[in-house]
Amino acid sequence: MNSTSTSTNKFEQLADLKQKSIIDASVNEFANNGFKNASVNKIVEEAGISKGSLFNYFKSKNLLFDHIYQIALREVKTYLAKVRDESKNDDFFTRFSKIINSGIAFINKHPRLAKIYFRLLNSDDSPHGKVIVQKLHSEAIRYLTQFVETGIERNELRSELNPTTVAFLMESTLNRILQVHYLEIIDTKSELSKIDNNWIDEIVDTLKMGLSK
Amino acid sequence: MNSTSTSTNKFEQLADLKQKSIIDASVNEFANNGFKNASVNKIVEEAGISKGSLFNYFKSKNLLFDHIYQIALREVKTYLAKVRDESKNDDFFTRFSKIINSGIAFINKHPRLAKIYFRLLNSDDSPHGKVIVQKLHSEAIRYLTQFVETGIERNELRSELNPTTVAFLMESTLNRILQVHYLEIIDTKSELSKIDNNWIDEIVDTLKMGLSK
DNA sequence: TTAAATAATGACCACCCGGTCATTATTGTT
DNA sequence: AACAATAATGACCGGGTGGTCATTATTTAA
Repeated sequence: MNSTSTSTNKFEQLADLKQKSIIDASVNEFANNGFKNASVNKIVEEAGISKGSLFNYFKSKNLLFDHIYQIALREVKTYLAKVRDESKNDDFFTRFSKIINSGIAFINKHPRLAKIYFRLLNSDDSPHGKVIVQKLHSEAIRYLTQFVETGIERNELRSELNPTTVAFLMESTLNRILQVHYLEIIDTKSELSKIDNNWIDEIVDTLKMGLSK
Repeated sequence: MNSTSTSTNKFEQLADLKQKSIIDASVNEFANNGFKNASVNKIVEEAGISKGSLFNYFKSKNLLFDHIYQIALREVKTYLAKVRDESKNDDFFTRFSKIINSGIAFINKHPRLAKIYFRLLNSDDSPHGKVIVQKLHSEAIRYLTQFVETGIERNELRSELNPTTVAFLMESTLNRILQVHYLEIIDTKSELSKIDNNWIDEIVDTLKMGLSK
């Protein structure tokens, strides 16, 4: 059996290669068209299986999508956990830079998953879309609030700061940077982007030093 | 004739009331379903006209959508121009607060247009979507860069700051605040939201003072 | 009042959708 | 080799799509 309930046991029992080709085709189609506009017919064609088989593995388009986006979220979380653990001994601002760079690396390595992720965040044509978005947002805030609290404890940040407010600012900035980078690499298919290390450092530094005289 | 080329002259020559009902129905349908999933059949039904007539006024669904989103953008720009002019004598941070509040007021007054606006920003199922998004982003940055430069000239901001970087930070924050507010009022149908004046002031103040000790 | 010009209509078109299920092909068991 | 169990198939279903156009209704002009 499977840990999730999105796919039937029949899908898990398939040969790995077949599973991969189905997932690959689905990721492609959902990434390029969102949920509603994605075509099951195109997926089965690209995967090289019959429609009846697909609906034997997944009871509906909805459940197929659930399976796919859970893959995307699992991958994102792996990245975030990794950067959190690997940057334990860095100061707050270095850590923040590393989080941003980790996000950029993720987009470079998994552009199609990133596409699904952003579609999930930003449109409501996906099943459970609203619920997922709110869960993601609050998880992100919680994740970042930890960093802020650690930073305050370590005397790297002003103690008067409201951690939630700072986390909100960080999340806004992170989100926008990744979105800009994502739009750029989706268009140009190149990993070169104006979002380079200098640009990131300048943003983080501006946040660090503040705007006022 | 008309200043834009999205609608035929036939649409402009219609009685105002008829025009309004068509626009109203279209705004509804596009706001609730995005471009591709919006149904022309539903629009003509709600507007109380025949399908043939609609395609006589607008040559395609594409051009109808163009007409609608241009209305949305025009309305947004009116708001932004108003707050820019009305806050000329305020200091930088007060102005930024006012911009945010103006955005919130817009969402409260025109939730359906806001929905179209966010859909435009965040999904690519609309015609010319990518181009529009990039134009909007650079326009926003330009608009905010003006504020920053004025702030530096008036000695309200540190002179070492890179205006574009600050504008980017402002735009990220503004965007996220409005998005959160938008999601809240869409769900609750109430104008009450955790995005109140205190919350906004705290965010602006954090940006102002910076994070470091 | 009548005829010509214009506007409105909705049945119809080809196409695509998600999902079903009787039929066929493959596999496993004796 | 023969049979049963299981897996794969794709024609088919009802329904929806954007768009068209011959027909009908309305307005305008003489």
